[in-house]
Amino acid sequence: MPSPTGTTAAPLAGRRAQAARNDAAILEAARAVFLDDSKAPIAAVAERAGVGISALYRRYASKEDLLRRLCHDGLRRYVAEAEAALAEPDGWQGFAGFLERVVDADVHSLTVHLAGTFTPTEEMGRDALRANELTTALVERAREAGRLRPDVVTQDVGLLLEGCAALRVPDPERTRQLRRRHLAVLLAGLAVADPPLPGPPPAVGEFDWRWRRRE
Amino acid sequence: MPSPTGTTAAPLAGRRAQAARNDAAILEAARAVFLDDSKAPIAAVAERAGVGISALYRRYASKEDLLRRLCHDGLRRYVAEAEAALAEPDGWQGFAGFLERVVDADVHSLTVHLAGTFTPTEEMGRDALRANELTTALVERAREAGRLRPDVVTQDVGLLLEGCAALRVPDPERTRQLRRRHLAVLLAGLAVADPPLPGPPPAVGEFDWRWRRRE
DNA sequence: TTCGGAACGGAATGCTTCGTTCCGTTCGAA
DNA sequence: TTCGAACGGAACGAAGCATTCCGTTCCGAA
Repeated sequence: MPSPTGTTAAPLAGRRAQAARNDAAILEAARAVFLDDSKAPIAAVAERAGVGISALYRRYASKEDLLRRLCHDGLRRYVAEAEAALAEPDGWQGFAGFLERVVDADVHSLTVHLAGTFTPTEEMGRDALRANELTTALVERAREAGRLRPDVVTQDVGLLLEGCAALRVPDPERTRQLRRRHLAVLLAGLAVADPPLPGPPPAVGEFDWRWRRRE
Repeated sequence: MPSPTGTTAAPLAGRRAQAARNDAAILEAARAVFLDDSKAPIAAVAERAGVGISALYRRYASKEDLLRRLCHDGLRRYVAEAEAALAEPDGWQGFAGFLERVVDADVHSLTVHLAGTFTPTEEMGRDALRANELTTALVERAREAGRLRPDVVTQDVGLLLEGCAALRVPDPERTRQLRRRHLAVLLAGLAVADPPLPGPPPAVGEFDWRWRRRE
């Protein structure tokens, strides 16, 4: 006997499936709308999703609830990207690639810009803490790889993401390109050298053979 | 016989002087308020200036008028700083110093962020054009000085300023510091090398003496 | 000293924008 | 055939804000 929900697994079916599709449509529309304007009216989300307002309120008790959900999703995305980046063998590549992906997905607009418009849950607090720890780990790994300026700290990543997120033109794809360009300049400024000097760096005592006693 | 205005040149005098002081107070308050929030209510400006709303409307026909004035002032500041920077003998120093001053003064928030909220005057259009030309000149001089990446274009300056202007914390002075830090990273990324290699760069034919025929 | 009016403070007005609620309708599932 | 989950969208009420209006103050000229 099937459960009340999920009875029809087929992609197109009756009311239940339509509702499930609306779930996704609303979330996607909300993401797009609030990414474009963090204090857009809720009606804009409904319109973009192609549904009525009540379809929205059936799922979220209030606008604040919806924003909380979006922000938390963004936070989880950040954490996931950071974890994936830590799995990258090269510390600098992991760091740079992480930033590119986070900037591309505009995670910053979903998290920092939305936070403050609602009271966060405890779980969000924990995830934010974890995000911070992961960022620190990424920075340290990049530094240990010898490619990151030693005076860069975890919080600098926040500044950098804020700066990229601020860049915006009407066309989303062009926005992404411009942010990538800006990020490239920032990464160049963050790196001690790009590309790095090839080969292992000179070691102590590597050149004093000249002064060694010959036998 | 003195003209109706300007009768009393003394700093502290009657109603006329008070009005003159209000002129300045209102402009300063407006700058501070709209710098903090580009769509703050006009009442906030009046309150910050310590005057009533009517004192404001006596001077500006509408909110739009006030914003236009602020934006134009910012634009003029930009042009003035650019002209001063072009007088600097070192092209790179002129470029970098210009950016630091413009970022410190938060000129970007006064111009780009306010533009679009009103219809600009013709003079503003001319000044904006001039600002663009001056920026191009600054970029070219920095490039000719051999310190700027050759693939940097005029519009990159806008991106850069936008990124810096986005950085903001409650304390204005701390905001300035953080922006300076961010700008330093950007400048490092913009520079081909910092500090530049000392001495004149190697010239062609400078090393082929080894292969010259000895006489 | 007198008096016109420049300058002002701030309440009142009218409008727009929004979040949220409410009600009538639709149509899949049993 | 019937029930109710899922909707669409108008209606409501609160809030924010630019602008206007009116009564008051007090400088400055006569």
